[in-house]
Amino acid sequence: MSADPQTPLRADARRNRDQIIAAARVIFAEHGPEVPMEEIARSAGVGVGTLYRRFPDRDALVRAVAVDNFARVLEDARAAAEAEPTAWAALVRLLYGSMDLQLSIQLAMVSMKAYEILREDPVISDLRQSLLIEVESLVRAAQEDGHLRKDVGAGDVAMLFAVLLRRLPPRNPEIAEISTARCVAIMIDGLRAQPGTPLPGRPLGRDDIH
Amino acid sequence: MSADPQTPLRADARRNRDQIIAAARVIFAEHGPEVPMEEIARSAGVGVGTLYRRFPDRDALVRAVAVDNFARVLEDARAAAEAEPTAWAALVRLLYGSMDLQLSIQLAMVSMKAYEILREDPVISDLRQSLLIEVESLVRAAQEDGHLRKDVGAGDVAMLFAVLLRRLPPRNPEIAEISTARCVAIMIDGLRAQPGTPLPGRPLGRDDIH
Amino acid sequence: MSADPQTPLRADARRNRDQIIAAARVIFAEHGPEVPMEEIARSAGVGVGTLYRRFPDRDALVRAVAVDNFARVLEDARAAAEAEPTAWAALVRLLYGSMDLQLSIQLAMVSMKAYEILREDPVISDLRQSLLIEVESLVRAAQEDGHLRKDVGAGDVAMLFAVLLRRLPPRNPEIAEISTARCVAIMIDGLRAQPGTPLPGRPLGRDDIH
Amino acid sequence: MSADPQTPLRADARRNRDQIIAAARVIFAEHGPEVPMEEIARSAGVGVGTLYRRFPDRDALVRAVAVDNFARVLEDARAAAEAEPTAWAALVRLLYGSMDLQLSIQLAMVSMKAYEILREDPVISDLRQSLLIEVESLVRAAQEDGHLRKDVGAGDVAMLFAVLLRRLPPRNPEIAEISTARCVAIMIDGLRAQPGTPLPGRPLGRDDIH
DNA sequence: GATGAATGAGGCTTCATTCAT
DNA sequence: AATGAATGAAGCCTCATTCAT
Repeated sequence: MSADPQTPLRADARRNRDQIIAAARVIFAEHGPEVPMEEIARSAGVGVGTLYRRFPDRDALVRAVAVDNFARVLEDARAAAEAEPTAWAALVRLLYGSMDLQLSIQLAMVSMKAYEILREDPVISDLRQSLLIEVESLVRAAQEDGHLRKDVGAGDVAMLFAVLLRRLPPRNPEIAEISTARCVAIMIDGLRAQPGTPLPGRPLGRDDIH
Repeated sequence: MSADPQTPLRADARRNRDQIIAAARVIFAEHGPEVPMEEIARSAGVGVGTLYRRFPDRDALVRAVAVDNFARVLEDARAAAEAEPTAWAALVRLLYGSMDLQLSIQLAMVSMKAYEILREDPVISDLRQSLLIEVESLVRAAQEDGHLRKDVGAGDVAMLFAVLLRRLPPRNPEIAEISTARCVAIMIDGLRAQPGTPLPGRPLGRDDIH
Repeated sequence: MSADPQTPLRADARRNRDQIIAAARVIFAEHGPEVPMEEIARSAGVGVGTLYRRFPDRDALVRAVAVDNFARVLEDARAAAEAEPTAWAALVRLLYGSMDLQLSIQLAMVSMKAYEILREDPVISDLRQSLLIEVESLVRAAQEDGHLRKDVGAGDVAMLFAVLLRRLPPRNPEIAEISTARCVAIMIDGLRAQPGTPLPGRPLGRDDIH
Repeated sequence: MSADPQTPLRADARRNRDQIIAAARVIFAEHGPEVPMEEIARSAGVGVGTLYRRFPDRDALVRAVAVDNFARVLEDARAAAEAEPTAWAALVRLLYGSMDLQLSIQLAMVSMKAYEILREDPVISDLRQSLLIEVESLVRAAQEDGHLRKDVGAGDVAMLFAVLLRRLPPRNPEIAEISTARCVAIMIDGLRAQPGTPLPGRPLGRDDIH
């Protein structure tokens, strides 16, 4: 991300880099992406200088955390598609399963600032695109199965992901967990192919959501 | 003497206060609740000094904006309960109809900081409580009607509100609008009394969500 | 410079602004234009915030000091032209007399950074241009008088100014003063219309020196 | 043991040291003596660590570059004294000829910081002293010749050197060169033994200028 | 009361120097 | 011995809040 990809990092530098991203992920999730850089550094067990050597500024760090997370979600999506018997099951698993994983990326999208930072990044764009392609094929397959209602597109599903997985500010963690799970479940029922209200507008496709 | 909260403000002071809240609402919605105080003042057409005379610090302003908004939502809820033929219809209308109204209050809840500020406030608590009571009675009635699935509580519905109405960072506004409407519609279908997955956990009641 | 020229500053603000420029002039002269902003603020008797309210960043301050000084030199040049019986005398007086005055502007030109800052500034350009026009007419007149050697242009004279008036890093102040005066005197003798070496190159005009 | 200054450096260490000084000379000349150490190291093709092994801190490096340059000037002075037919010619050659040579040392003296660093250094003092002695004898001889005006001392001449050879911030290089040459020529005419203004103060001797 | 100036703490970032590999 | 990573002090600047006009 920040270093020349040609030159692989020295072992200790690599370790530090990873610690920093890990720490940032947790802290971003807990306190949003605007916590003082010093706090991130401290929590990663390094000096600010080290942090800045690895990531020239806050934006670079935010991007790196986001890339890291997007990549995980993509992996998850692929694993789900492969492991589950039906596309519908894969979607359901994704909606449930990514919750933990996405804690921080979603958080990273809560902030206007973070959003601005990420919107331009080409690496993020690529990951995003790959993820949407994956979701799109699941959506199509699940619709052919007859599990998923026909009037939704990959864009709709992605937006639901985004809406649902973005965390509320942290409250009682037990309740938070139950609540999220229940929201997801209700949403899944809403997605089922069965009689319901016709949806307004038109199905949103992969390209409708930027 | 005139600082006594009972004493109604002089007309011009009142006008200032309202201008400030109105301006803050817009700015909070657009740029989040952490914009410089000076910007808010400018956009309200007053000096910072005036802003601070009216609201001793940022927290007070955030609280005031939130109170203003909560009050509107409560009004909405009551109006819906009264005007709609069924409780279910009232809930649906609320889920749809509050979207505009809540733009800003939801935004105000996007930020960790804002959340911290509001969680302790007794006036907010009261409004919140009143709103939840209103929702609870709608939920019960809609369940008795047979419209609303039996396994949800007022807390679940409130969380759905919160999750859904929180805005994503601003993107293509047309798409944003369609998307939100569709998410809400899917959610409503998920709430319908009809065969679906059993929800995890237990119904969340009014008091479960703080 | 930094404030909207339309709105004249409030009396106290004006006073502060002047104090800041005065302090900066002295400090720039003593320690170069890269002293910590805090030091300048302290020495002007204000907080950093005030300094930054008046001058959005260091560059703005450097520019303001330079403008202030250029203006003085220009005044000096005009006063000399008017008061002295001959153009030659005016030039000589300028070379001597500006020494004190120019302490800081010259210093401001010692630093690469400062030079970069000033080179683009349109206000500085204007002042510069006015000054050069003034010098040019003195040069012409002094050459017609027969006092000044014919093979020099306004650009040459300006460069001599610049070279001579730039201060060396501060050493024994008494010696510094004597030394500068003597250098100037030698230079003046070099400029006299009398037999000497032909100068290399060609006379440098007003526009040759940027 | 090998840190003993007497012990000559190993060949590769020596090479490193020379590369560093050469690089520093160029960079100091181009960007002043305050460029980041890392930049100097990079441009010398070594790591910072190596730079610091050779020069314990920035001051040491500045001193080393200055010593290197002073030594060259001294050589120049001696060569000129020996090669030129008259002392006057030697002085003139020095004034002209050192321009190239001194580019960097002069630059190194532009900065207050550098000046502070050098003023105390005994090695520099020695070189300085040797140089002034050389100049002094040229001055005396040139005055006896009748070429050089009688009312100047070695200190005056040295100050003229210093004043003239210090470079202005880089501008159009062609003009810069012409301009410097012309300033020197004018100065030389000013130094000629011929009727002129009596100089203010008293001749500055070798010891007057620190 | 209103205004906008002043203050200074706090976050960001750079870079001289030290240290592990 | 060379390298480049890590450290942290120090400068820059912003902005919440207070205060003089």
